[in-house]
Amino acid sequence: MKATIKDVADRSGVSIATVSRVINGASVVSEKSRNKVLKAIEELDFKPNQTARNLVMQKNTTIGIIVPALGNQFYGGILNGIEDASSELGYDILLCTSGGDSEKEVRYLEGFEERHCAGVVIMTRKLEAGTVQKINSMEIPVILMNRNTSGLKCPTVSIDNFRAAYELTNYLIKKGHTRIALFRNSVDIDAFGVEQYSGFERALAEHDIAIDRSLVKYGEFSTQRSYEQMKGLIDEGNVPTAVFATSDVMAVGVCNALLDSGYRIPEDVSVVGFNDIELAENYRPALTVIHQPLKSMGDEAVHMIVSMNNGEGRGIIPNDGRTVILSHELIERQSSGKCKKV
Amino acid sequence: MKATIKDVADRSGVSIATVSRVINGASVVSEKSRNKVLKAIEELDFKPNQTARNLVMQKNTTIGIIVPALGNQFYGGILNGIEDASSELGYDILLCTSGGDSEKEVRYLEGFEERHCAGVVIMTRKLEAGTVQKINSMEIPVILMNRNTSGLKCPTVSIDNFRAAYELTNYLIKKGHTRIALFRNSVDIDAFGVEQYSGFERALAEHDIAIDRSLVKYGEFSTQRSYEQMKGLIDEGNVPTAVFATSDVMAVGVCNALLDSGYRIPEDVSVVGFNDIELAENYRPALTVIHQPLKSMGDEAVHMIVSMNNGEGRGIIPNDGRTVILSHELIERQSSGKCKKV
DNA sequence: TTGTAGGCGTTATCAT
DNA sequence: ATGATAACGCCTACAA
Repeated sequence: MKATIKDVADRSGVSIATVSRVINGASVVSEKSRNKVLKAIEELDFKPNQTARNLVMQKNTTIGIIVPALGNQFYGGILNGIEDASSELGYDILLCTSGGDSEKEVRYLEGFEERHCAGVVIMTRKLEAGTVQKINSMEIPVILMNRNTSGLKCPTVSIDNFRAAYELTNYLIKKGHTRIALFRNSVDIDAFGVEQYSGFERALAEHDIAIDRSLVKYGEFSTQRSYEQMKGLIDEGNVPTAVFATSDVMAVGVCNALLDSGYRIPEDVSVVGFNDIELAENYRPALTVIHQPLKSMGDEAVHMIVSMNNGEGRGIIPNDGRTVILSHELIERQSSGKCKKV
Repeated sequence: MKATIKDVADRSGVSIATVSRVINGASVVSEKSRNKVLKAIEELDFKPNQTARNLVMQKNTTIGIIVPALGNQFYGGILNGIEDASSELGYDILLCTSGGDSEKEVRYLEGFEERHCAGVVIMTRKLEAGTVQKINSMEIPVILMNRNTSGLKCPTVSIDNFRAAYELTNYLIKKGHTRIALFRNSVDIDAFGVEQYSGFERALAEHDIAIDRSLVKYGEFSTQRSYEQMKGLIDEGNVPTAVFATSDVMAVGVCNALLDSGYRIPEDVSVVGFNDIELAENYRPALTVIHQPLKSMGDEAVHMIVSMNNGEGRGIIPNDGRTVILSHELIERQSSGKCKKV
């Protein structure tokens, strides 16, 4: 079995209290005892048991993460930020994938409580009632990612989705486009998608362009689904001069459908994406997009949790609904250009 | 503060032992006590403290994972398999990213030991000495991913990289290609890359095709780097009729360089990838690739850990070097075709 | 400076 | 069937 603090104490001829002291570098220990202890630790290859430590300390340096799925560059980018920051701060990551299932989200949330995690950052596509309720009653800090709080008492970090969509739409309009399709998601109730939609709507309205409902499609965050939707538009002979997809993977689906049907991008139709995952840059034509600082978002979330943990006494949940808005950026690449049709 | 088992005991008028019994459903408890306890648990919203539980049980249902980086569809695919399987089996995932740094790998490995994790699955691009040594001395099960053991006493799960590369090369040869470039990685020492290289070499040799060293490039798992390397070949006027990239992201870099220079794929040059991450299917032209069952690989690794944990007594590490080889598949898509040049 | 002893929240072994 | 009580490994007053 593994060596315990007691073994170290015996071997070095001091008490476990002293051993504990040198381990934690706290209070003062005589140089002599310290060396003896260090030596014993070395010889026994002693490693303090984190579980015991957490138990007695009544706290935990683990941060729980809930994400819909892995292997997704969007969440992956955020996760990288989370990992880096927590690693730097000495925290660990407990990762769970929900698959978008609210019940799972709640179960994981409870699991994090049972473990007395330092906090949790949750990412969801859709925010369901059960999850909202659970978050509101959590006893540990919760940070909601990429979503603006709405009736939910919980800090948030995201970009200004309204403004970003507004700018991107304006960009298209400036290029001369008026027949602009919007590929969005139907799960956007109570989520950031409505903000994007508002931004889109507002830009159009300011230029007296009426929204063409037949050009608003639901791509459901899926390349495949967007491909089919775009195919449908093509088959109907209802091809717009520009497409605004609210995620890069959807933009790719749109592009593929267009390309497979012989359309040229951006000569025949412009396509713009949202998020700027790596794919956006590597796809051909490279996608014009709204860039989200994914990594910074993850970093920010972790720092919020850590500060919440240090600042307040145990049990107090400072979910003051504070919101962190990071800046986005419009990156113009190959997939968009001037509207040539009149 | 949170309610403890003692609070429940007090409130329901029984001993903590009885409470523990109903919680764990073990032994027999009278219907009457059980109900009282259940009621108290409900009222107090009591959740057993996992930390305390783990401490006394001397075990842990947490699996440590080390991965070079997140937001990568390759590792992401494996991680999804790991997550699903462990979730189903009631295990949790403790995730760490190494950034390819061996020191970090070792540190995380130690961390997992301190926490008495059920086991760990590690993914690395390159396997360095320090990591190998640490793995060999681990007191908990370790599974190495996507790599065949070489002087390392540790179970492994991967596909047969030699055979896969061999088949893919043969496919290209059958299409009439003889000037085939290979984009691989320089970090392949002691890794699966050498097997792929052997497979490539063998196929060529069997058809009496000499390897053209000027066509062997190092793409370093990077789209950007592969792009530059391919650009170099183009500038030198040394364009092959086919390119075998040992990862999909490298294949995309190669394709982009070709496309950006006016070459057509597969009319002018065929490009094939390896792994079959989602990108391979969504890219245009869609990539012909060797498909790896990423998700199954993750699933397999978790099951190995769990069975090791259940089968043997504590402390015993059954790292018998067993290897699990999953089957791959050659998927033909748009990026490859008959060689037209002679 | 150092040691003793009392928890932290559970599980599990005895008796009863 | 149920209740004390001893671990689990560590931290931390409180004493000495």
